[in-house]
Amino acid sequence: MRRSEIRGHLLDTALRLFNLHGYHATGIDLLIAEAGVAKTTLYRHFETKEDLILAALERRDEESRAEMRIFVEQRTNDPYERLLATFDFLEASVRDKQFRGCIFMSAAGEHKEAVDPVFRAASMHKRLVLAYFEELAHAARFAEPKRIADAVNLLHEGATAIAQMTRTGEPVRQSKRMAVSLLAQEVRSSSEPSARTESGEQRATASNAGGA
Amino acid sequence: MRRSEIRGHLLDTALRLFNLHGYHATGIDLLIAEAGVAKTTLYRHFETKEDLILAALERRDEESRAEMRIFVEQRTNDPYERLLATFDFLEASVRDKQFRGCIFMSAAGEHKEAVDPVFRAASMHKRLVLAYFEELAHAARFAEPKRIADAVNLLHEGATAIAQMTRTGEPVRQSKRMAVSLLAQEVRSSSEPSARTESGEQRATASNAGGA
DNA sequence: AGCAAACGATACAGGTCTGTATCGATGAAC
DNA sequence: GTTCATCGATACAGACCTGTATCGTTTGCT
Repeated sequence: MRRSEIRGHLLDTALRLFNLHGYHATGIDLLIAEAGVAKTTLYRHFETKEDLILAALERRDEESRAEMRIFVEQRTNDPYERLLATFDFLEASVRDKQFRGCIFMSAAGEHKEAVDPVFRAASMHKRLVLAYFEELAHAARFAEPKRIADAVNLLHEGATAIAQMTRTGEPVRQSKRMAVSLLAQEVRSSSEPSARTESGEQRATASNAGGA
Repeated sequence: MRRSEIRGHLLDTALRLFNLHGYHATGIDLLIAEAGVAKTTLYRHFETKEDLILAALERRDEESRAEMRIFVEQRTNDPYERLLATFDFLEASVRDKQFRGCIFMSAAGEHKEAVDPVFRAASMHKRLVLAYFEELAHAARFAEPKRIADAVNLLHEGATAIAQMTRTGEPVRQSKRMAVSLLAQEVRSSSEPSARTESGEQRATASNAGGA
């Protein structure tokens, strides 16, 4: 292995073991054995184990969000369909045999204090994913893209949590059906704004679901 | 402290620390210091740390499901309202200052192998909660109580996961509004078709969804 | 009161953890 | 081919982990 690849290889190995066994349960000795490097090498790339965790989460954060973007954008050009396609991406992730739950939720679950850097990294990932949902909801011309994004996000998290226990893709498919049902009741401004008048009274039908 | 109370006190202390710091991060030494007992005493009540974890989860499982039952059944007699009241119970749990996420999800997140006794205990709790949802959905005369229970369960899990990051009750209120919206589209067989018109406004009070 | 079981306190065993120190080998750049 | 940072291997430090052994004291029960 080329030396320039070692850091990435360490992060990949770390992510695999964190996913399999968790963060506390994954020791440095196991990690270097699996990666096939010396302990000296590991600590030359990362000062502490926490630094390794943070770097691994950062890597996975960028990877997974980029993968989701590519998956969604290659599937369809329709913004509404793209919002639904995020569930298909999630289902593919969950159906992976190596799936053991969201590693960011696990990271937050093992580092529960809000000021913990690991917790903050996990929290940041969730915010960025939510921002992408909002971006899609906005492109799909939903009247309240933020609320739509929150709903999609909640369905994603619920499906992921349940799939972590059942180890099947069914909860994700169910969450997509729920999303379809919910989004069908939501107000969208038409793609030709000139054809419509002021979109003010459209809000009335949407306010059923959302009190706040 | 009376000797008959020691075991329960140990379990309560363990649950508090597991909730605060997680399972691996909670050491035996810290536990006995917090509980104010000797290490000998702990190991006289529980053979291993895993046994302690399993006993603690079992205790919390029974406690929390009993609490939910009491909360829900004292709030209303209408089965449909009871299904929605589970979200109010969840919101109360989440708004607790000590809330750090579902301890059963955390347990499964730190013991990821499906054959791990801790994972199985967490999984069992989730199945029992789901069974209660189905019981409520059946009483509410939904045509497909199993699917309704799955939907409610998914909303619960999603709200809990997001609340674990945001540390607010808002995701739970949102999930309740989503439940209201979804359940309104579901088919229910009427219990007394003639008397139904009189008790019709029970449905109206359901729109308190995001009230608190 | 007396007795057996459970308690607290503490020392300790054996393992594992993170992180460092040492040193010979390797490999890329010049 | 020489140089020098990086590598592998390994020993080690110091802390923490679970679990046990020992022993004097206390408690609950008869």
